[in-house]
Amino acid sequence: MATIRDVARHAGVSISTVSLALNGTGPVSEETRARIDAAVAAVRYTPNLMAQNLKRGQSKLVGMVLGDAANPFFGRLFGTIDKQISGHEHMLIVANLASDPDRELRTLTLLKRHRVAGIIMTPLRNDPEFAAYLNEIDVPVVLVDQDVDGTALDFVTSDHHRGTEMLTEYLARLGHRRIAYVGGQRSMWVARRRLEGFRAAMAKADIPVEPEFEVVADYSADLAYDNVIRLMSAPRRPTAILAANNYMAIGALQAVTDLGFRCPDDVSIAGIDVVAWSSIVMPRITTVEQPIEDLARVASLWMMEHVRGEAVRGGPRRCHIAEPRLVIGHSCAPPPK
Amino acid sequence: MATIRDVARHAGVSISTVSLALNGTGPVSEETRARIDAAVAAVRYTPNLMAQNLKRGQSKLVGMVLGDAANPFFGRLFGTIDKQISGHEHMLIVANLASDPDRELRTLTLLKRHRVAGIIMTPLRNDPEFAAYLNEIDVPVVLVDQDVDGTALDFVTSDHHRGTEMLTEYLARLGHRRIAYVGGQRSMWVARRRLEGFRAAMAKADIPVEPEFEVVADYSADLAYDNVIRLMSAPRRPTAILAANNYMAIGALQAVTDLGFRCPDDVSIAGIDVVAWSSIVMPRITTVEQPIEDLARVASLWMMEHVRGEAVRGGPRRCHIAEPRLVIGHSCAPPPK
DNA sequence: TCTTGGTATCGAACCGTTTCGATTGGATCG
DNA sequence: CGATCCAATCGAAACGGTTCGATACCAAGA
Repeated sequence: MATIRDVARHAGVSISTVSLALNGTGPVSEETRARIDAAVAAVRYTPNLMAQNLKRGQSKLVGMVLGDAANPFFGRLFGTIDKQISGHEHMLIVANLASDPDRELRTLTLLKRHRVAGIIMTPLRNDPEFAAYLNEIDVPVVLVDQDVDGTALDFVTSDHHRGTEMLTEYLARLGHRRIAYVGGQRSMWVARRRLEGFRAAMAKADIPVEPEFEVVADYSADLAYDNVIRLMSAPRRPTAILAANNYMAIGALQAVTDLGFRCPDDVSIAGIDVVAWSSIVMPRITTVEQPIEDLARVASLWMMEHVRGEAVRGGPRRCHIAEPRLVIGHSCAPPPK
Repeated sequence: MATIRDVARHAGVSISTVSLALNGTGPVSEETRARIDAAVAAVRYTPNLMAQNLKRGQSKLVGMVLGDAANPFFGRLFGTIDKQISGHEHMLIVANLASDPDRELRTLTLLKRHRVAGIIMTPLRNDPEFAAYLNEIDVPVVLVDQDVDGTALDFVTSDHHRGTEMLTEYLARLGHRRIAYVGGQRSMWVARRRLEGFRAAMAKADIPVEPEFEVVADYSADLAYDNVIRLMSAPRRPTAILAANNYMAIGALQAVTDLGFRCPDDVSIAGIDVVAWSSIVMPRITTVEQPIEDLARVASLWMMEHVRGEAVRGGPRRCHIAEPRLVIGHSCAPPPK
């Protein structure tokens, strides 16, 4: 592949002149500039960004770590962030954790070796060892969706607490009192926040939480399915089910349908984050939507500030907490008498 | 950030010895190796991959160009490819075209500047100018899903022709004769193949194709919605609708539902590529599934062969055409009497 | 005529690595 | 005991760029 040297030879000028001309970083006569442009075209020169970055001591690469690429939530998040970042020369180098927290550290180290200018990530782990690693990393990091306790990194999320609260309030207003909650692993920050929102709303509505109605299904459709089969087969069964993510909502819907119940006539179902293009299908599931575009916009904005050196690392922590939006579908109704 | 020089100084050896030791590429005494390891830990050394790549004249970066990151098809494709590629040191640098063909050339050029070792892409454009560009690019390319006429690049896809054929045969077997086809832009390779499969199956079943039943909806749910509203409002309406992708299938389902028809009692709906996690929802749409994991596996395998220099560019063209799988749901039934 | 100053161009050092061709010192061998 | 050989280590030259401090030239001012 052609190098700057080839261009220089072909144009009959020195290497430095070519560099000066191409970057517009020094005075070059009109005539020389024309000869250089011609040479560039003739030898098909494409500047080597690795060499440029090495010399300049900076990088045009931004790392992005996704919790689970197969989940449409992450697809839309990535798409929007990419639109903002992949501008002039910057590009995104993306890694997928596939929901496996063990890959997290290795992935971050690999990104460091690639000398990325910054990292946007949706973390899975939330433990002191991981927090310590993040505190020592010398690359700007913006966390999205989930927090890591004990760090002071920029953080963009939606109000998960408020999200389940809104859905719970809605179900309570419809008259439900036996509301089951299908949640994620308690060790995850987001799962805890969502559970707390549920409990807060239940308390406010003065409904006692029944412990057997609070189940953990690890954000998996299959586990949610099994749990809901169990819940709905018990003599005293819930009249409404609140699932803490899209997969579990669909698993729950599948379970009640397979048992011969109709939704919403026999049982109401609501879910967090059931993204638009699946909720078109019947029955449209009542959900709270995270404003993904908004999250992505703020995350990439802050990242670019870091990359351009405008934001200081170690300054006060920046948090952006977006308000989720209640989208009422056809999956909820007053409880059967 | 610490460089190899810092390690050398700290360990009291020369730079070359450190390099030799770290890469295991020369004899180093046990004792020196220990001192170097200690130094690496002490100064927190992380090798600079940009510098390594520059020197070695290779790159650990593989480019990936996605047609539309928000579509779960691409999310799963990316996730699986990432799992195969992101091995030891390789990583994926991903760009999203957001269905905009104008970004395609610019994106490829940017990847070239980053000196990626190869590019896996799902192309949007399919015209001579684009083919010419691809023929001149000096980076190994593997095409996925869609072909570009006039190139001889490695190509991995599923049998789109066979896919619509299977669905059409299935509808014909159920007794349908008024089958509407909602397809994508004819300029796209995949859209043409799918349309041909439909026509072939219709001919084989000896059903005349009615031109007004072949509509174009650009792979968009909204356009499909509008078209199906029109089709189903006409005096002579189809008894079955075949949608050529997931978005359009959902748009079609939405349209018939909004008009008060029931699916499958009043009208059958089948769609290509309605991915698993949305098809759980009721009614489960009958579909042909692309074996995404298989496509991803072959694509990354071939790419790694190129990266490792095992595959020759300019050799005979390699094609992998996977068989789609018919998944029968609850959205199709014999036509009303 | 001798500075001064600005414009266009160039040479060389450097970014962080790898790698090739020395150099050194001890062990082995005839 | 001198010639060989091998293991361990090092110095220096790249890789493809950027950038700083020359240098050469020419016009303007004293």
